[in-house]
Amino acid sequence: MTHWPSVLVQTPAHSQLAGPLSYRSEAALQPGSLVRVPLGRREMLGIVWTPLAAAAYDPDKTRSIAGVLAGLAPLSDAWRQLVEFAAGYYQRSLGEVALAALPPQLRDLQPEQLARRLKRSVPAAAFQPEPGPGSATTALTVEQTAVIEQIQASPGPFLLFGATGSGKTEVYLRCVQQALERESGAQALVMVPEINLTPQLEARFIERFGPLFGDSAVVSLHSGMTNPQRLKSWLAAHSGAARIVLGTRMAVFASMPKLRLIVVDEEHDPSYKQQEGARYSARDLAVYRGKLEDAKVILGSATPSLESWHHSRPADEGGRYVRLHMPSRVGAPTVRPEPVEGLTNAAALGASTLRQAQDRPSSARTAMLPLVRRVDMNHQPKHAVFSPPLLEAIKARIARGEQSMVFLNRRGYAPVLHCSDCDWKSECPHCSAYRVFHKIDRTLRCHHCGFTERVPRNCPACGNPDIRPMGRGTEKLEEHLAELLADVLRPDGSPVRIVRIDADTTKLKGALESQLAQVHSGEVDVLVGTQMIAKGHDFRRITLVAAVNPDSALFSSDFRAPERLFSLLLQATGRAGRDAGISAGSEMWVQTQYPTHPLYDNLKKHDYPAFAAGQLKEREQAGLPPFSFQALVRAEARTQEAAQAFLNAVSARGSEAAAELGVTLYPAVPMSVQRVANVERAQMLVESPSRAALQRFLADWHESLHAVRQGPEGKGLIRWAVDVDPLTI
DNA sequence: AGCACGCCGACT
DNA sequence: GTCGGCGTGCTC
Repeated sequence: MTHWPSVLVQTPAHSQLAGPLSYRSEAALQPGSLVRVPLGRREMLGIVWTPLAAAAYDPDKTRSIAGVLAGLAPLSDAWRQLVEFAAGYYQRSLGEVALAALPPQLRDLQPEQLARRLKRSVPAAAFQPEPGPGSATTALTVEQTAVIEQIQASPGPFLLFGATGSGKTEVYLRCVQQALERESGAQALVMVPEINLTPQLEARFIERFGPLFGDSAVVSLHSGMTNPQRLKSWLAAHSGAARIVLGTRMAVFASMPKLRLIVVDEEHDPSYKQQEGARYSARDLAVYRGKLEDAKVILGSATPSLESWHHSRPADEGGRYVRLHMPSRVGAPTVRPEPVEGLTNAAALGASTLRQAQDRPSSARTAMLPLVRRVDMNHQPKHAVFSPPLLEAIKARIARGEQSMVFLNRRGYAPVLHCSDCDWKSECPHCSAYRVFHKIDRTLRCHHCGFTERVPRNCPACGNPDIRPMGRGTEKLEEHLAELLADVLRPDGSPVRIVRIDADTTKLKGALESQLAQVHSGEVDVLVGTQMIAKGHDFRRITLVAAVNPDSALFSSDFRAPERLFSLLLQATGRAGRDAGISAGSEMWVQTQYPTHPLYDNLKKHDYPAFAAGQLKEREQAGLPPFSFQALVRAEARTQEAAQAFLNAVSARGSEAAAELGVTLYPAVPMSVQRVANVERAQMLVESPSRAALQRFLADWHESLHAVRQGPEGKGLIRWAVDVDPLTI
């Protein structure tokens, strides 16, 4: 009997082949089966999708399926529903989302090759746990115990709001263990924001679960792996052999037949939002997937996203997540004294260090947490990069054999090179941005398009040899600090060692690991870097963290900038003094022109709830997320006019429907970096107080976008894309 | 997106 | 005379 299965293939978003394609097959194929199908001259991987009631395509033109990837269980209903949802919600074609969710190597594997592969990976005999004592587990704190009980007692989803060092990972481990032991074959998915964070997490999970389920029960899934590795992990997850999948945002689509728990660690991290192709939020999809598959979802953070925080307000106020709180750091409940306010000179340092020795009662929240010091830069020498008290504090750390960490969110030597005579600046010829001066290899590099040139000797415009770097990046900071500390010696009499860690020094594979190892071994006294050093890594011997110049985010046009700054700084405070023995003296320094700004005030108190309350109030008054829902339409064209003409045309076509649904269409504007690699970019904001209304509008509008693209207003347009729930606008 | 077909300039 | 530029158009 002839069947007419509909099949998804990887069709680009802009082609007319948006939906499933019809094929012919003599055998009945279950939805979710993987097949090879002909398309044009090529043969490609396809996924059998939901069958249509009637043949939707001319049977004469319908071609036969080329082969079936046998030996693989079909992708589950729940998996396909997740893909359907993601494609609909983020306005992308089903085929694009579905095929992108599979490991790339599966796409170019012939059925025979796959069969050979499956045969080779012998189904592991059911693992026999070691008899006797299980893996050594640490005792739980009262807070951890309470939180784990609450997670058992309620369906969730949960927002685990826990200070850095409060032992969130241990909670994840326990919850994973309970989920896996409660039901045979149950699986857990644990996501982290950065590839860099997966190895240490994997080690910890294997240490804990290896003895219980076998080392091969834990697999990773992220883009840093080779294609064969990814395929192997994916197959293990899909077959159920892997009980625990660790990964970055792509792992949210891992096929897991018996998923019972999803953990999203550092849920506030912007890297959970995909920034190209289908721009999905892995965190939001995780919550949706949990609901679909009846898996518990735990979102964890010390500084939750304001969206998640808002969703975890009390249920009687409309909250949908259960908020769990772990305010204390694990370790001896040493209580630190209230800090001295307004410290501006080095002499006060000694006094405050003494005071710290005397315990006096303090709120439980600030117990054990590093002291935050604000240095009022208005009262420091003009143009000082390191204020004298900060420099003294760093020197004091060096003298005691402790480490310091200094961060500045700008890599390179100087953000721009400038000619004092003719006002020439190091603009990128292809972008509307300045090229950054990198002194180390004497280059001007564009951080947007990558265009790189040797630094000219003389001003290219007027020939003046006096061209100077303006502003500073991590390279210059490192150089400057080396000068300031040139005459300082370590306790053993050797000179101070400074190491810089940023995207430039960690380009080579393994470089980050070796640099981190240097820090851990104690060879390094001062660590200079961008925000990448503030994230995740445990530096046990660092007792001072300094943000040299964080103020710019306070007045950014991006309404999420304060949220990101607060999160970054609080996370940075978490880097200091993770070693309980020395945490008593650890400090976070913030150099600022606005020491009384509420953001720094709340940071000093380690008071995220107060910060969040203030931000949410502002957002509510301004009608911003989470009190409204947004989407962006972005357009790229050779000229700015063409990009805007497209947006204006689609806006005109949508205005009536928008008005009916209560959706606001804003005017088309150039993007903040208007030109990148000689492509002009413009965008248009779409906003509604109702998520459903916005979704409805976008779904209906999609056709107009395609139509305008084909019409005269689409002339000169290179591409367009919709970004639902954008993180930066 | 690929990968075709298709119609005009500098090469063995 | 061909090799090859990338401009439109199609793929169940």
